[in-house]
Amino acid sequence: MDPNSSQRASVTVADVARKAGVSKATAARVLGGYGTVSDRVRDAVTVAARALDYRPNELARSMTTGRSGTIGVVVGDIENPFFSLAVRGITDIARQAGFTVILINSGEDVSAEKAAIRTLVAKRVDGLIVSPAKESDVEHLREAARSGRPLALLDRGSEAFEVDTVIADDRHAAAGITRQLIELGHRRIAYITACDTPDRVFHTPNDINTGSVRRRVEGFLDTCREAGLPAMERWVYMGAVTPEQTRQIAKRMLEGKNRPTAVIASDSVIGLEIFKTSRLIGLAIPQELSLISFHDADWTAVTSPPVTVVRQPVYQLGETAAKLLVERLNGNDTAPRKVVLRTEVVERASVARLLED
Amino acid sequence: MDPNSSQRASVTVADVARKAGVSKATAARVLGGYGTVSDRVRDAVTVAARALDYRPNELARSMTTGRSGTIGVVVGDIENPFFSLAVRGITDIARQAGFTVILINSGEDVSAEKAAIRTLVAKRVDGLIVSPAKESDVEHLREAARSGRPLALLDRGSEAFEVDTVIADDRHAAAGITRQLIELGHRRIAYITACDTPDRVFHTPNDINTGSVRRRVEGFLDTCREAGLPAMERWVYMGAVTPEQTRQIAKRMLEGKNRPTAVIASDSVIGLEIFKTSRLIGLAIPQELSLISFHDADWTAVTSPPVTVVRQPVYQLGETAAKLLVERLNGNDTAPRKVVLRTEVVERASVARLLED
DNA sequence: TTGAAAGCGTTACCAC
DNA sequence: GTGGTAACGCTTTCAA
Repeated sequence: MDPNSSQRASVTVADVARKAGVSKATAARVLGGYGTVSDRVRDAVTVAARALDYRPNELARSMTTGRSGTIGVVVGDIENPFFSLAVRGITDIARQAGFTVILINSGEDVSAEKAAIRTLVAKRVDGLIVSPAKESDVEHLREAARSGRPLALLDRGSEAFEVDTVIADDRHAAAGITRQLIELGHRRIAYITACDTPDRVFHTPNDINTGSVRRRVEGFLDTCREAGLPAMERWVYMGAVTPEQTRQIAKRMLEGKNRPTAVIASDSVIGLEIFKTSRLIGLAIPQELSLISFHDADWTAVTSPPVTVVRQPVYQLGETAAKLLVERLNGNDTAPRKVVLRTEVVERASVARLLED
Repeated sequence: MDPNSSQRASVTVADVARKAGVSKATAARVLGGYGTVSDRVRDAVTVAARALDYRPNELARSMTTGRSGTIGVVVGDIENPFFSLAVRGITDIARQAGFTVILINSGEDVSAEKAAIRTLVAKRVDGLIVSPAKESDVEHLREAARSGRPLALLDRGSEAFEVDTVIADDRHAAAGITRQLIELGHRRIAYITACDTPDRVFHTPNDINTGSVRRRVEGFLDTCREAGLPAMERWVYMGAVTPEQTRQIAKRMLEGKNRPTAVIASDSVIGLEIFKTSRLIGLAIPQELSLISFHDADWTAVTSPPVTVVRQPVYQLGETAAKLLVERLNGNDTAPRKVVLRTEVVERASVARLLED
């Protein structure tokens, strides 16, 4: 009815041009901030635009320029503090570089990840940051990369896939804490992760599709082997996907008579459940059970005892991935780079020498 | 050079149509899944599309349809577990309804929030979910809403602003825990929040721009007044924005000779720092200091003692906001709804009766 | 059921 | 400097 008050249809450059008494092309120049215009005209257009409350349509702009000013990010689970911190790093850098972030959760599910990437590509994001659910299944990523859209991998690389990648030195970190536990006399050391196999039994590191976790388990097993502890495969517990599942696994694991004397938790969400469970069943940390967790989550410092953790530079992980991507977006066309960020063990009080067995 | 291998330019409906030997319109019909086509033609087009590896351009699609299939979300800080959980709720519902989420951090800064909304509107999101940094400063939100884009407010309403809103019963929750503390004999009760004023001194609840926090402080002060504790305004501590700042405030607060005997932390990030600080300066919880925190963060259950908290239905907060928005997007045109979700006090062991003073 | 052509709101090229 | 106009890739009348 009243096209003035209920401004359903948004005002366009054409409207502004008409009001300012110039051509569409000229109005577009000042509104888009490109080309050259006289000061007089610039002012006229600016005034008209303000009067009409002109808002550029980025969609149309993207259509013609081919760039959307958007970075697509696919992570496993934004609820996990690891990812929310990494995403914070990504968005900070992205915004700084003038990009908007579209975020999609994969729920660590490959088919969801594929759908997410299809959506993102359809929306014509300028680049992608992905933490692949399975590093063995990256054909969709290859394809996205081949389509000319820069791609950066976060936290999980793929050795057979040459793209910009930012990971932590997981293998080294795992080896380090494993060695430490062994030196303290531990022999029955468990590693527990959310990763899973169809039969929920761990056979070889190749069973593990999540790059970062596979590297950690390799570090764990290799170190055990070097120390003369063979066949530690049976101490790798899988399927700790939800807190509930983790609790069940932890209970079974810790209540058995041949229970581990030390546990390595693959992330802080798992670490928390191990901590809760050990308390629940009355297993004293660190006297009866040593615990080391990956990810220096905030709570790990305030428990009694505080938990020894592998501190990963999570924010920087995200930051770096975004930086690499932005460089590509700005035309950098060099060979793919693999960045490995250093971790650090934060010694607290959840680890103790094994007294006797 | 070789337009076949390096498929820079993406394949369009026109390409598919040509290959299938039909018109652009027909190809578009089967590719877009609308209108009616014969089975023969449908197959031909489908085959051609697959052969060419056609990927729809959502941008172009949005241009003509006017809808982008996108929801814009603006939160204070994705790093805060409160928001990451709420965002999880939003994205789950959004994906289920076929929408993608664009996420922007405001850093609790109004001007950043304004910029975010401008960006989102420019990208022609179909709807917006915002947790406004300042509820007094919502003109940009009003405007976004007026432009015909549905808007839902998350966790922070604005009483003078009629839009779909989802909040928790913060006032009631704050009143409840305050009453409980008073009944336990506490008189010097502190409330500590990230909200801030220019002079960092609290005068009246109107100083507080964050809706949820203002309601809590009102509940706190009202209850104190009713209980015959006047002028409790001086026990409201502001400016706990970063963990570092919080630590400083906590130290000053807890080391003074007239220190509080009970502290209410406005969120779990603050609660954690209070906990750390009290331990650092050797103040026993709950014997020497009672602590109640808003937000049932995972760590609160595992400290010694575990922390009594106000459990907010955070995931549902996000979920509900998304649901309201999706309904609007599907044409619901009824009056704005204000949903208030119930909180619940989880009694743990960080609160004790005040022995003597 | 199919095709031709007119948009959608920009940018970008090319004359003037 | 400025204006006309052709893209961009899709949807959507309107005829045939």
